[in-house]
Amino acid sequence: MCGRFVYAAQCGENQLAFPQVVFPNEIPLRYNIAPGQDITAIANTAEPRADTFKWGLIPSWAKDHKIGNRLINARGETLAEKPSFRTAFKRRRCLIPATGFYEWQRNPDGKTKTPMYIALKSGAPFAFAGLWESWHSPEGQRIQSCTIITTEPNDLMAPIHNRMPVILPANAYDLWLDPAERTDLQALLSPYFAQEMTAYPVSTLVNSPINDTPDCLKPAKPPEQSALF
DNA sequence: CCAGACGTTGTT
DNA sequence: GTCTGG
DNA sequence: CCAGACGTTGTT
DNA sequence: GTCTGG
Repeated sequence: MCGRFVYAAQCGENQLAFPQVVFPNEIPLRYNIAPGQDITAIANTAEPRADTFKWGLIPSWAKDHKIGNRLINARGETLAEKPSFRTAFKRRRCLIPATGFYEWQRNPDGKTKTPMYIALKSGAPFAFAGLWESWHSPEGQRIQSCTIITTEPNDLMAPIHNRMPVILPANAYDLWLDPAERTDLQALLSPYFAQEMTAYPVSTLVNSPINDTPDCLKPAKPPEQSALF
């Protein structure tokens, strides 16, 4: 799955990576983005424009916004059928700019976990495939929210975790952002090219979302292997 | 007809 | 909102 | 994803 | 254990 990510691009790099998108502001630099927080996404509106969305999709029919806490990911394999996602899959897709993400890999002891940082070898920004919604609270307040789509792991991710977020290749952005209703996009939701990605362990500093600093990206020593043989 | 679910992950 | 189950 | 809370009453 | 909050 994907429960934490990073956006720490160089100034101007986002416009280079997403030339067709309007950025009213630079995307804030973040080193430890957690579910429930406001993130920047590009919705498939007539003019693709970076905007703010709460991470954790709140379906339009929800009575309570808290359901979004559990819908931070959506399985790509079943999007078209799930009541919470199928309409958004047809009509409300988005790109979520990132420069990396974290996954917690279970250690050989079977109990503890080591956080891993995963990014492109190029270090360039990329985009998660996402869905967005606009929810109206009973009090009349509007909340825009979004979710990150997941798929099976590629060869790099398989040892780390049994799911990974969908990273779209740049040549798929226009198709994913087509404002038209469409149902032919499932093929885009596949694992990204493993040979273009890299992964390394980081410290447990990243465990707490309070820590949102460049230190989160520092390589850490891998966990001790079991001496029992 | 109305009531109730609607999701992912990980863990057991 | 829309589908399933009772 | 992980961290942290998880409760009531009465008093200030 | 399970839910909420970040």
